[in-house]
Amino acid sequence: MGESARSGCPINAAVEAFGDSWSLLVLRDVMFGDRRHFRELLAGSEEGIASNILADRLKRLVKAGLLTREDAGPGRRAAYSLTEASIRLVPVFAQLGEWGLRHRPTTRRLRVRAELLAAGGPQLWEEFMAELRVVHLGEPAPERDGPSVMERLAAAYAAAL
Amino acid sequence: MGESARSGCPINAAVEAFGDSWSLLVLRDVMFGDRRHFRELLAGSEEGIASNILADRLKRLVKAGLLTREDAGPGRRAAYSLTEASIRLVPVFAQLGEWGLRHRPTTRRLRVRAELLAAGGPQLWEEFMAELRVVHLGEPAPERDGPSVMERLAAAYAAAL
DNA sequence: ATCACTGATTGCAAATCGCAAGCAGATTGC
DNA sequence: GCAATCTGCTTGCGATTTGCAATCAGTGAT
Repeated sequence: MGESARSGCPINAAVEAFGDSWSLLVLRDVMFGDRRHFRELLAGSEEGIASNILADRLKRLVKAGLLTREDAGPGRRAAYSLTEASIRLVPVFAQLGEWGLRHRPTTRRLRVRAELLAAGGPQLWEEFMAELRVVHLGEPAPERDGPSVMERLAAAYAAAL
Repeated sequence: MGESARSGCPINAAVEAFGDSWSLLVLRDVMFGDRRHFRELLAGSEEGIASNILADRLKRLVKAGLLTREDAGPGRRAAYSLTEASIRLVPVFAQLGEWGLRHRPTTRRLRVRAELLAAGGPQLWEEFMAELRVVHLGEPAPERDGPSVMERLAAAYAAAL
């Protein structure tokens, strides 16, 4: 029933939370693609996730505290949101993306987000995390002068098409 | 035969390379535990990996270019070494460890390495990567004044027992 | 009433997992 | 010389997980 951790190692804890071939990709699509609903995630997945796997991963991620599910009643779209814990994965995504960028073959179109995060560094990550807290946790939006990180990500993505 | 990538996304590339429940832990033990031989990895694993899984993961990691295997002849211990690609996972390990540290229950003993990496920041990571290149890639050791990162890791680990 | 859309569930074959045992070649101890 | 031990695995096997396709009940719009 209750699953126990294999060890008390922080790396192992992270692996147990999202160390499989789909969890991180689902989180990526919620975080960077702003896909909040089941069918959006299903159809928008670059890698073609199957619906039963998606359903299972969403449940697991909710149980693990990496997503919350806002139910809007039967027959109405439920929305998935990031939590503080998953928002804090931004630096992990940034480092993973930079590694993939440098050590694996990637396509220009799908590379732009990792490139922007790598170039921006920790300061940009913090800015992005603050924006995610506004969208997903309902924090009040602060004043801003320039374009948001989300806007810059969208622009870079559009420019690479 | 040849497996093709599910997509050209850098995050997906990283997930395909080591996104399962054991690969990253094997790399962790080689990197931080300096376990270079099959039976060392088997016996020293905190999480208790099975021998067939270890054999499979070592093969996969070699094929993926994250480990090299130096065969010492039949009946003699083969040694596994990190490659430049896996040495560059140090920042990924640091961020994953820091995340696990903050968002999952961990034990004091197994926490110390992640704590030291998190506290040291990118500068310490670079220093550690340079030391790994000396041990695993045979680069010449530079002059040094203070204790190495490896020594500091070992000392912190010993102090937490 | 018909159609599309909601978030899934079910059936099934194939692959993978994890445990235990076994194996051939080489070294060590006596 | 001979057994015990160590080397890096491999094999068998039952249980679980995966991935694909089809399906489903509930809601809303026409």
